[in-house]
Amino acid sequence: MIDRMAAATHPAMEDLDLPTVMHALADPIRLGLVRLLSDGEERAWGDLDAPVANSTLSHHLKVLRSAGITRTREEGKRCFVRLRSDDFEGRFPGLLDTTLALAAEAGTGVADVRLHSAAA
Amino acid sequence: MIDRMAAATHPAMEDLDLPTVMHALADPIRLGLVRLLSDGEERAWGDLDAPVANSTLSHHLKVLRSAGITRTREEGKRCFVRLRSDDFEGRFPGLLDTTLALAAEAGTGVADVRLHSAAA
DNA sequence: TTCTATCTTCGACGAACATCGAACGATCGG
DNA sequence: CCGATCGTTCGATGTTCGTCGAAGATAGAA
Repeated sequence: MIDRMAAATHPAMEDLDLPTVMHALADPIRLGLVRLLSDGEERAWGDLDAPVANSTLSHHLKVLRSAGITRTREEGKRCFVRLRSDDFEGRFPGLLDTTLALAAEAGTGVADVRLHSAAA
Repeated sequence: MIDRMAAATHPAMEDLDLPTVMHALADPIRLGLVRLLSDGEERAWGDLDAPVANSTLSHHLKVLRSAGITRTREEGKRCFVRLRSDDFEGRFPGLLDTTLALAAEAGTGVADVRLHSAAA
């Protein structure tokens, strides 16, 4: 679980470059995740329903986190994810908002990521 | 040369999806090319000075073209490239402008693509 | 402690990618 | 014609990526 003692490693925004961020946003699943989180609310890891195995989902969340796009918080046995909007906006102004607007539309190749039954 | 008779193949904007576009923008060289073209002016292929072999440059330009980001025109023996801003803006509003603004800044991991000596 | 739920990491696989040099084809100038 | 120029395409190479299942690690419950 993310190495509970070191907490999920979040990069400093100034260490990120544009290609890295673009690459993180260049996958249907990851875009689906970003879209699901677009309201700024925090979501429980276990509530995420993506069409891939858990190990793959974990990988995608790591890529997003490594690109400064999301933040992960640990609480006991569970994890919670949300966008890192403020920090990100400071480093890459406009990019997240623009991407969210585009990902919100249909027919853009964004994967169908939703919440399991118990939508909060 | 792009098959002179069929002209460089440009995709219809409605056939493009977001992951494809993001992927095209997730490479330092391609971002450098986009930045060089950011003023909307047309550039001669042969004037492009990127830190890769010609065959690689050709590949990158094809990726950008396939993603609807650039347009290629052929004139006799030479080629000219420019951004496909209008079409692109219609399909992915704000994305190109936002990317251009970010790519214009230093320290964002964008490759140094410029013009050969004879800048036009 | 032992079991269970939760997420990460490992190891492996095929596919896709960036890169190069060489070969190709088309065009234009002698 | 012949040769030079221009850009694409081919073939090869090493890397990265997305994906999975299995194994690992942690925290809480029994």
